[in-house]
Amino acid sequence: MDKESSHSLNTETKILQAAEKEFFEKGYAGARTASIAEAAGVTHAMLHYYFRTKDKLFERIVSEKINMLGDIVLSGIGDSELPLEDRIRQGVERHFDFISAHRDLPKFIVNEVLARPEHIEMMRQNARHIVNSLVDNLQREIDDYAAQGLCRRVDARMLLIDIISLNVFPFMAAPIVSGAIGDSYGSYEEFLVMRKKENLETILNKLKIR
Amino acid sequence: MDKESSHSLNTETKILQAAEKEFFEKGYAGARTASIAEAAGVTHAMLHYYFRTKDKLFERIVSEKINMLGDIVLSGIGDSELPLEDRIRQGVERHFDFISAHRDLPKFIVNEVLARPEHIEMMRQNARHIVNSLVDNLQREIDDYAAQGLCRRVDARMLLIDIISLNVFPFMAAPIVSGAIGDSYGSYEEFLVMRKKENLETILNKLKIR
DNA sequence: GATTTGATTAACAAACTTGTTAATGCGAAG
DNA sequence: CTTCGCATTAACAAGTTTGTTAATCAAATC
Repeated sequence: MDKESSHSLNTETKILQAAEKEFFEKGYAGARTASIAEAAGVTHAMLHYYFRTKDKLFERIVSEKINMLGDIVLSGIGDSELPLEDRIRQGVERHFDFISAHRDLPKFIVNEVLARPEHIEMMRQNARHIVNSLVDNLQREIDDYAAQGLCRRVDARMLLIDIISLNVFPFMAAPIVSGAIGDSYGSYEEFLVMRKKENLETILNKLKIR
Repeated sequence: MDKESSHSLNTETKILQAAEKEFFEKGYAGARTASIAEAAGVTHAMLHYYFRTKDKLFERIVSEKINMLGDIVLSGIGDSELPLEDRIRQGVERHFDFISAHRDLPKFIVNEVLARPEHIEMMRQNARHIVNSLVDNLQREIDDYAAQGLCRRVDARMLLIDIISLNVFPFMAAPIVSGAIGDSYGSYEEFLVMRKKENLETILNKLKIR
């Protein structure tokens, strides 16, 4: 049982939780403050009391999610003391698992965050240094391996985009993928397990680590 | 110069064009019928005169776009008389070029189509047979090659998802990708040219055609 | 026990959005 | 020339949505 089921939380938290759900499901334009208040089990005046406007409430959720993205990038390409192959494996798997644990996040980011220039700028400032150092680091290691003939010389930035592309898509397109694929692979969850392995293999194959 | 700039088209067409733009940019919930009418240069009563409701106008756009998807799947995995490698190459490139020519389509499909069960069903019925025969066909060919030791035995359905994932993502995430990558690869358009090659290579590498 | 302070409610108001309608224009058919 | 039918317009109506406010409640403080 949850430590706190939603009715025992304070009003502000209840509104935040309900708002996140509503904004994720319907987007900013489709979300209704009255609907959020109802889901939170409070009058809709409370929503304005705590957050003034729909917009400020939305911004609150957006900042929180943008910060989450920082985290995943950090844990992104695994522990730096591992050999390249293990590190890539760990990075890909962690990334896949993170998306899997937050399945509606990519859609939210693409739809609601990337559509607003201020938010893009926020994201960029939040992730720029982390991503840059991660890429530089990874590129150096790949180049080392490649110089010894142990792997192909691939562009680290491209590799990162490969990983994100492969991991994110099955979740964003879940409604079609799950239906179109259901009969061949059993349940969607079973498919995801296979897909995770598949993505890892695709990436390692591209590197051709020997 | 365009054969017909928008003011010379008939009212119905002008509304349809403005509606597509509005729905693509803002989604169903965010779109305003008055805004569509204004962009089309007609009174907003005309919109209701021709299409009755916002919903019916939206459905019109959605059907059109779902049909476009059928086309791309058809041209998807190239001419069947080509050898496997060339066929895959042609398929991947055509797919990439199609998405490139309709950059906002993936977002629209994910946000506005996949969010509605009726539309998912529409898409499925539209594409099911085409996709199935394409996959069966491709799988047979891959298995042939693999039996002769000419390539790895990969799952055709997974390969298809790989291709779509890799090709679609750079466009859906364009706002971050273009910014985060700009300095390393020149313009975003230059990046796309490289990305297309990269994706093809990733796919062919996975197949390891010899 | 009275008072103060923050939380909560119900009612309301303003703005916006979709959709309708009655009147008008205008070209083609008779 | 008139009439008929379709296209178009302006005005309006109903419903929805966000946000405010004045009154009330409850708990802590004096």
